[in-house]
Amino acid sequence: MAVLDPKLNDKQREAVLYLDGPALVLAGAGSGKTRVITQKIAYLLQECHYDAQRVLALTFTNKAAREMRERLSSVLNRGQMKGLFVGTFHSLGLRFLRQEAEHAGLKPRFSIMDAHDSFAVVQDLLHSTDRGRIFTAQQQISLWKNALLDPDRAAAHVKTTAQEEALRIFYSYEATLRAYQAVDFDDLVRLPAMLMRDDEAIAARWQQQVHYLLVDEYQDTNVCQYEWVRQLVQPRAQFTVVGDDDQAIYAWRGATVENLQRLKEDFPELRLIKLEQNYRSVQRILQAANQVIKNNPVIFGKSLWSDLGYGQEIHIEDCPNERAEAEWVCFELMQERTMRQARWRDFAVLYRSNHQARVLEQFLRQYRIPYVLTGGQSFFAKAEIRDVLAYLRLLANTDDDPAFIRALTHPRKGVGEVTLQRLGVFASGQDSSLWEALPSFLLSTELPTVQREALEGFRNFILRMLGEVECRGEQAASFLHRLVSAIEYEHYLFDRYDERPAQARWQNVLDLIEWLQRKAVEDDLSVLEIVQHVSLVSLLENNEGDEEPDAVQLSTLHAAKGLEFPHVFLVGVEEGLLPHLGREDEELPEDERPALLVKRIEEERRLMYVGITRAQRTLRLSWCQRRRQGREDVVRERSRFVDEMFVQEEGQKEPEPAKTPDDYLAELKSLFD
DNA sequence: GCTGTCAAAGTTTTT
DNA sequence: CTTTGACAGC
Repeated sequence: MAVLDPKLNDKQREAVLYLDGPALVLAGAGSGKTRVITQKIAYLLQECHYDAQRVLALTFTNKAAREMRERLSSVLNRGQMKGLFVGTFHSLGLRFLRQEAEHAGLKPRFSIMDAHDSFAVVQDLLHSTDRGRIFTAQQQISLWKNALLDPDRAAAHVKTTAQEEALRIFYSYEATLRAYQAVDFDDLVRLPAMLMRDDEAIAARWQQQVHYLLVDEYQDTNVCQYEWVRQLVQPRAQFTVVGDDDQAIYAWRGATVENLQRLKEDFPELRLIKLEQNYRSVQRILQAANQVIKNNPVIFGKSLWSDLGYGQEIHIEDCPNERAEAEWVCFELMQERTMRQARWRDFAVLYRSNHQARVLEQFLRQYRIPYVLTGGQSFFAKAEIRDVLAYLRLLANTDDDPAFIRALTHPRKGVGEVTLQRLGVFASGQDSSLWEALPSFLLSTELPTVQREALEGFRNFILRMLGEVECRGEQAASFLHRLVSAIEYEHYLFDRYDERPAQARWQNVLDLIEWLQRKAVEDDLSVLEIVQHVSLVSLLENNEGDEEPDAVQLSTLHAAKGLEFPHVFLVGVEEGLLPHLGREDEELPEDERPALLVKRIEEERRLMYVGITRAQRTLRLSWCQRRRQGREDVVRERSRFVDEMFVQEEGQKEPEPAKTPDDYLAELKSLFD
């Protein structure tokens, strides 16, 4: 068998070859899970002659999908991979809804509302500017949707006044999206799941397409995603899900580890395969990880082991403040790189929340250490990008009121709050979108000349663009350039911002055009067809051709899942940050609070576990005694997880470590101290 | 009525 | 540093 990697261990091999029914692969950190999935896909296609179009692999992040495709392309040739779907739940959902739009009550060119957009919708419905309130309501609605609850069902779960408020606008939120001919991120999974559940013909059509399904990071699925998976694999029940309950870190967005148990109930013949050999980390690191995770309740017992040397001591640095911490990281990086003759890319600095990256960046720049920031704010969240995209969204779907408003007001055209308000009232009286209502609004309403002309001009401009927008391929770029120059966007940017920021923003717009153009040529799509994808992707992740620069990786713990690095810094290991314990729900009944707190801590502990297990050879932790929070310095304590790491159990003695190169290096290093 | 200026605030994690 | 909201000037 040419295809099968001889390096697979027995368990991995079993996971790859098992095709007699559904399989759950419990893959501990670093146990070669990605290899198993890619090998299995290769095996299905090459040896079992599955039609590539009938094999689907689902991931949670674009990054994971990309990585899997890359790994696959080293085993399979282009032809073999043709038609194979490797992508996120959301991108499959988009594909599904495109095809079934009609059945979902959507036109083919429906819009996708990202978090920003739906925030604005909620803000509108709440008649509030209190960001906290809006955020809470939006999040709550999202949780309900992910749990497959409609407003009626959700009502039974309401406990706090915040939830009451969310429920109040839940109906109208849904109605508003439908009126815009738009779906939000949650709908991309929820609507397919519901359509398949409720419509036999649709279900049959898709089930026919799925002869084998693989799901990565299964522990992070939510109720919707599970329901959809369950529908997709009927009636064959030919699938493999891979996951690790100790790495479930997305409960806050509706993921439930219970999906692991449900799987066993729904598919009693489920084959359980545990991968327990870790190929990533030295024993000392693995041991620390195990010590920490031991404090969580066990679902499936796993005991990870590795036969890679014992490793060097895990260092804990306590720093006076976050600037000192960042500086310490820089010193260590410079020193270690020289000592070990390592590359920058062998190092990662991991942290709990994005804002921690700020100080780090500042110091890394100061010391001229190259770095790359993974995750963080999406390229597509930038104001200038959203402005340009608003035009494209409006051209794709003229019912998209948020896009209409944004396009009309960025850049400003002399139409402001009041006129917009009047148009809005007029449109809702007619039960139509702003665009649709515009002509009769202009006919029937008294307006100052400036506003009237501005609206007419805008309408004519959009009409003209609608005539040209169908261009595809090569023409895309010239169309886009015409668009941005017609709205004088460059001028607008340089008017609004200082020279340098304006230049940067304009460059972003040019990058966007180039990106759209490339997409248009590669996939032979019209610009409008690409617009839907845009909110699901981030530009950074699409530089597939670019080779990674040699740079230190900065990443949140969440974004680091699935990655590994020879040397890891885990910074900000403090109470309040890791574990992060946001505000308490003041309103929750007294008796429910402690249980919730425990759950939260457990998830934070898994996050710590994920962080520790990213490290292959060395791990360094740091924490700050004081940290600037907002405008005040606050005193911090070392994280409880640090204590958990080093607790020695009664009677357990330090294992006799075999010396590794790292140990020798450490000794050598101590001579210099 | 619209728009630009100024001050204040700041989402834990992501599709 | 960036984005948002309030306010004053055109």
